[in-house]
Amino acid sequence: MTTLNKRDTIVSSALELFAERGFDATTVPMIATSANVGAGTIYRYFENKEVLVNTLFQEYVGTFMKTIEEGFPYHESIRDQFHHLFKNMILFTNQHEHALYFIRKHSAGHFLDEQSREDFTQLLELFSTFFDEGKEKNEIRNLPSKALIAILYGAFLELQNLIRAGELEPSPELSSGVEESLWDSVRRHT
Amino acid sequence: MTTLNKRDTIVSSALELFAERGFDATTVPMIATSANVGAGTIYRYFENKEVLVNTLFQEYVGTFMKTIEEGFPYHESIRDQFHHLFKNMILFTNQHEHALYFIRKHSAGHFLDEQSREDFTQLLELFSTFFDEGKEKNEIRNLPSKALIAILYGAFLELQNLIRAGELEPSPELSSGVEESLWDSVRRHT
DNA sequence: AAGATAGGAATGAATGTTCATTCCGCATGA
DNA sequence: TCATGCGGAATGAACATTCATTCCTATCTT
Repeated sequence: MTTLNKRDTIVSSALELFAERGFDATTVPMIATSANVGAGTIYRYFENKEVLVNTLFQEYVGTFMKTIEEGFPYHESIRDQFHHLFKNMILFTNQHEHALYFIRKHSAGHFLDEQSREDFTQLLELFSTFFDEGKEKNEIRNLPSKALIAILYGAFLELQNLIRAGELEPSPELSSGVEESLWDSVRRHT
Repeated sequence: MTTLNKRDTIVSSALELFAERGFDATTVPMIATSANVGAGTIYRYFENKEVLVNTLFQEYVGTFMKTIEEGFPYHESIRDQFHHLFKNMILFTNQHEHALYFIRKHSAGHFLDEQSREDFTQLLELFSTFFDEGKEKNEIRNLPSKALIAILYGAFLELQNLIRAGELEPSPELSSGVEESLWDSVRRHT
């Protein structure tokens, strides 16, 4: 591990614990131990546990959105856009092993503040826009975009979870197989 | 509500609260209030909070399995078997609004006992068997069964969640559209 | 039939535990 | 020596669980 400063150590430990056990089952002393800092130190960087989880949430939702928007092929075919989406979802999970799972597990949390909820909505809208355009072009199945997002997002994250748990080995074949499967689930069949 | 006995009132209140907020964020007094009983009464029926959640978990996983196995068309086509699966997943969620979501949210919980984990594994095996047979017959996509389950289960539950949250109106068209989408995600395309 | 009594069921205030948060003394470096 | 960053014991609040007490209902007794 390239020596991180304390804040980043805390963030990274908290992310993993929150992803694994959830916000409510993760205690501040637990985070402190895992990050090799005193419990009090966490409060030098974050006002309280809720601020910590909201900061994490916003940071990672933001990074995820950037990862997806980066180089998005707006003018290519819907299929190519889908490929970009899928590829970058995988890229993001490779760079931040626990982040997507953390986001899903907490995206309806009772502790999320206004900003976090707004950020999450924006993320969903990004996908919505893609599906709406695809439906207009008759390349995407005629289902509510919310439903299409749920299918894509739900399936992808459940898979991610399996991989995180070590129950499924990641491989290029698996990736492309899953991409095909998910594309078939959202595309319009002729 | 056909007057329930106290145990059932407690079970039903706990189910809803656990599904909504999760085990760790749900307090026993909360359950008591929602069930209109004294906090102590809960302990007349369940040894403690963990026993309560494990009882719930096993009860609903068992009912879910029965719902799926009931009248399963072992000798019909894979497509018909899939239809049965899907139809009964919907049936189950209609009969037990919060149950599937509760199961998903808690299926990796740190408080689950051996029995609960075993029951859940059995449930997954039921789906596994179906997919394995379908692959043998070349009707199901060549992906690990675990992955196919994740896709089906993840997508279905994310949708269910949307409906529970009132963000999507259930309707026969939606159901059949989703069934088609999910079938396309797991079937082998020629 | 009315009153008395027993015993199981239910209650919620009291208890001990666990947690988030604070606070004060220590260490490091300028 | 002073200032800054840290640690972890101390604190108070919230929680799960217990238990002394009350309530209810069914069965007796007269």
